[in-house]
Amino acid sequence: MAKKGNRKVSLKNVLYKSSERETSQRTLLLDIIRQSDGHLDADELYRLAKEKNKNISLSTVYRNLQLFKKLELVEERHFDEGHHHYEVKPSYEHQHLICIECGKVIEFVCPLCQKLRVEMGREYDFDITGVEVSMTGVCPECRQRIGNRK
Amino acid sequence: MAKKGNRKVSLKNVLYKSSERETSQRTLLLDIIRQSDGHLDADELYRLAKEKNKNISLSTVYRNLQLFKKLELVEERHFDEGHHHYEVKPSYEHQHLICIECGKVIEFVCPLCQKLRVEMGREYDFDITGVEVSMTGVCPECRQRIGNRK
DNA sequence: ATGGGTGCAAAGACTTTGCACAGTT
DNA sequence: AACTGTGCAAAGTCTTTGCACCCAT
Repeated sequence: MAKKGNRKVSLKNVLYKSSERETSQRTLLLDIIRQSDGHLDADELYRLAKEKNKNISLSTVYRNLQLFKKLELVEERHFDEGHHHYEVKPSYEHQHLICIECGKVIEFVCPLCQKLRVEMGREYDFDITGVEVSMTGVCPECRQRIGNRK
Repeated sequence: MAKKGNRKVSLKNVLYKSSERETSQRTLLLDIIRQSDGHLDADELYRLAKEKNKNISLSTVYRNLQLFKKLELVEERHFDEGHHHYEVKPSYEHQHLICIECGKVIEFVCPLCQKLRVEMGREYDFDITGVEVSMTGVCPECRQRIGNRK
């Protein structure tokens, strides 16, 4: 799968426009999120960030995830665990398929979901602000590895 | 919207088959979940249960929600908040549309989602175990109430 | 210099767990 | 009688907040 062709927004510009300050922590955190395959949770991000800046604190991670979310630089995703995952605001809307055995996450685009969005908005007279689809299942590798159940 | 025509499984039978005991707490909790409009979270369930049994404990609520989930009597849903919601295992698969202003939850059936399930399972060679769609938006009442934003 | 941002520690929200006793089978 | 389920309190996980100091503007 090719790397995503994100045309990155400049963090500096976004922060400037919102009168937020550019700090080394913010730069670092967003870089990590952008370079990752996405779907990081706060703790993973914290661990990765500490490799570059051992003083960074978990609060800073949480605070900036909230900030990035507000600035629409990242999106928060809710898989079926007790915590959240974050990914760069995608240039295209997409959904997730998660392997319940190994945790692998596959992104897919979903034209049907667009259709659904319009249909539901019309049917219930809602202003739809978001559609989140989480499919879970067992990937071919895990199915093979497990083999003899059921 | 008419009341759901659930053909209820007998709690007694399900428990008996799994060698679990029938207690007054379990009966009460499942009754409440079944009589509610669904989408209760643990705390709401706890509060409602206390009206009938003031000694019931929150741990019992959590423990039995896990049990009901395991026995497939209820389903856990993950809206975009920091906690879970529970509803009776529906006789038909459906999805949710949530108003971000007032929290209202609307259920809808989604034939497209079935189609999606089959498509994705085939495309990625996954055994799909679940599809969860959460749409968020603003309901007509809230839109009117808020009126002058944007 | 000013005021927002950070690190640290403490508190909060939600959930799970250990233990002694109560209630089902 | 045996043993699971419950209530209580404590602990656990994930996230937020208060405060003093630091640093970008």
